Amino acid sequence: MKLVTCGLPYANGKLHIGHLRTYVPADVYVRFLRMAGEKVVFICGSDCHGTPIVVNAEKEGVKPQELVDKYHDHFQRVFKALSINFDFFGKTTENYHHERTREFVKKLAENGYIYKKEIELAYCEKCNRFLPDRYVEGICPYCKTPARGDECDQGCGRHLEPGEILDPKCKICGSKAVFRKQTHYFFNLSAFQEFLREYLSKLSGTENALNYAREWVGNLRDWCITRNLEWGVRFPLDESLVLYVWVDAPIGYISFTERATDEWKKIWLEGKAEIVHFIGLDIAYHHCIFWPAMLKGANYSLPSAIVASGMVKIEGKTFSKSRGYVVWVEDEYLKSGFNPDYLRYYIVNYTSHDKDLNFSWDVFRDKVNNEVIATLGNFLFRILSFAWKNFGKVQMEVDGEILAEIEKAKDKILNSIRKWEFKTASDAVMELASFGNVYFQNSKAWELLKSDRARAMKAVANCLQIAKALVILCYPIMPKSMEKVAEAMGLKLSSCSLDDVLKVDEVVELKKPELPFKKIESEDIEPLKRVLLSRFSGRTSSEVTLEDFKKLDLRVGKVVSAERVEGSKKLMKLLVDIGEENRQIVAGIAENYSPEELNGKLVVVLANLKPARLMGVESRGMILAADVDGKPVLLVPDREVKPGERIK
RNA sequence: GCCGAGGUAGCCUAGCUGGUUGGGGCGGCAGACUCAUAAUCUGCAGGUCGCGGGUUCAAAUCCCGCCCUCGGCACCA
Repeated sequence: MKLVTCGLPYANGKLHIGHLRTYVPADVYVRFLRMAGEKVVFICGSDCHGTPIVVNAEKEGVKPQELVDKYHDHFQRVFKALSINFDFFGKTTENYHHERTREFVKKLAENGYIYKKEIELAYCEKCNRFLPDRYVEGICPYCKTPARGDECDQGCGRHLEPGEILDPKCKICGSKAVFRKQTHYFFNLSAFQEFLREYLSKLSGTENALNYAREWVGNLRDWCITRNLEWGVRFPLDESLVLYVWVDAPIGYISFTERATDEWKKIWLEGKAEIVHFIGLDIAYHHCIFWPAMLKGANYSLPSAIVASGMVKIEGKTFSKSRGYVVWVEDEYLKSGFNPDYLRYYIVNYTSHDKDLNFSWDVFRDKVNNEVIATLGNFLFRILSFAWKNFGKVQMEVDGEILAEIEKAKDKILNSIRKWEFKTASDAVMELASFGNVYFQNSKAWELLKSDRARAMKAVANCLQIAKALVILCYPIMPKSMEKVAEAMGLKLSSCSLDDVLKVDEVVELKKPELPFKKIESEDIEPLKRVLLSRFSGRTSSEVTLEDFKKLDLRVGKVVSAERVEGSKKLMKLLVDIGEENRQIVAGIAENYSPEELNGKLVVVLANLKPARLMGVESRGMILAADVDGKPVLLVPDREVKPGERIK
């Protein structure tokens, strides 16, 4: 028995193609294994707790539960449309999940892995509450950059434990926060170092995740697992606290399994099943470090494989919701009326599972038209309609070499799937379709029809066997489309196994076949490309008034001196003559400009930008530059201009 | 900075436990065919396998150095 899970989607936003990179291959994996006769439980669910959901709900003026329910419904709708069929899709706000989580945490405590510690936490006296996680802004104690309460998100990127941040301010009201002592609870992660090292050396999965984890395991710190928040699972040892969202979320794998099957104990307590987690690389840390340690500490079974998908790029650009490099599954893909199977194929076939996948509408159109339709769809349709038109019923007599070819494809596909090599598997399907096309072409059945009907029928029988194999082998990848084709040849796919590809029926009776796929015309993707382009160019949707613009003190400046900021690869410290003074400005251009070439250069300066400290260096202003694929290109005046001239 | 992945024809990509002429796909060009959604089939053109050394009878494949790209560096999807 196998349990297959997918990383839980976080219920504060809609699904985009990046999410599908995990869910589609997992679904394909499960479908193949089932057709190979394996018993598989496949579960997932919405991750509903945590600060961002509370903040977003506040912003939208709804209760967290309403927000969560909205996205939960959205997830289920999209998964259904894409034929991603979980046995159970749960929600971490449900009672059963809270109960399982509390039981789990109690067990951790009983086993001595939770301890309490007094820490200094930021408290806002105006809002009258402690400021957890992202409610607090301040300065990173390591690199002195402005940072969020839980992470130095602009500077060194370090994780900040609660209370570590310097000069904290309340993000809600902006007032200065004070430190107050507060008792919180920690998970003794460092006690698991040796266990994890050993465990990770045996853990199966994709190399990308395992390599990271092996690096991380050398530097483990205990983990604060409670928060001052109302929204979440109550911490059993102190009901005034709530568990950190990353504690309860993975426990969803257990609580959802409980709902999916009454054999859950075999899986999670008795170690009688393989547990395979499909995740995005971004959450490898949680699944390779925190999660096994938690399971070990609470006497549960351990995962046998972590399968991490690579990143998704959009039109060659690094995926970024804020920059607009994103494709929304429901609003953009599905609403445009494309066959969901096309997207499944694209995701599975573009490249290896652990490499970056580039989503481009042009490539999408080409892959669908050339591979799915011209190679696979065309073979299926040409042979089915040829057989139907000329014979109606076909006496099945299949050559050994045809069966051998089919068996070769089947073996290659199944072996690849077991190794999470979805591209190799789907390529093998296309190769078999291509083989079918060559075979039929060479048979010249349409000529034989006039001279030797019996031989023509033999050729058709061989092709029908190939078609049957294709429909079965492709079913896990493009289920809806294959069901349609199978119907025309009287095949019930839902009850087929992979071995059926080699079973030869006595007679095949054809129905009139329909075109299995609709081509993608360039006009179909033009609007989608335009949507992306308009977002790429970074246009802000709201208009500004001239008054708004006048608030900006833009002027020409002349670089007086430039030097790199020590310890930083991006930052350059500049002294810029802006007319009445020489201004110190820190700019992130050191990777693309040298101090020498900057010296004496005329630049455009935003002079009244709120001062900031970057890497401990004060910056009062900003140098304007074009963002060309993430690299700055400085804006310079067309002619020699006096420093200080206003820009209108 | 440290760590990881990668640099193969216009584009994508296989090969990388060293060994017959570096495979495949897209795009391009030329034919063939008409059962098929101008689909299919055959053939052709196109490569200093990032750069420089080294090991070897033999290197895209192993070793060393360098350059470039992308990603990770703990709660950001």
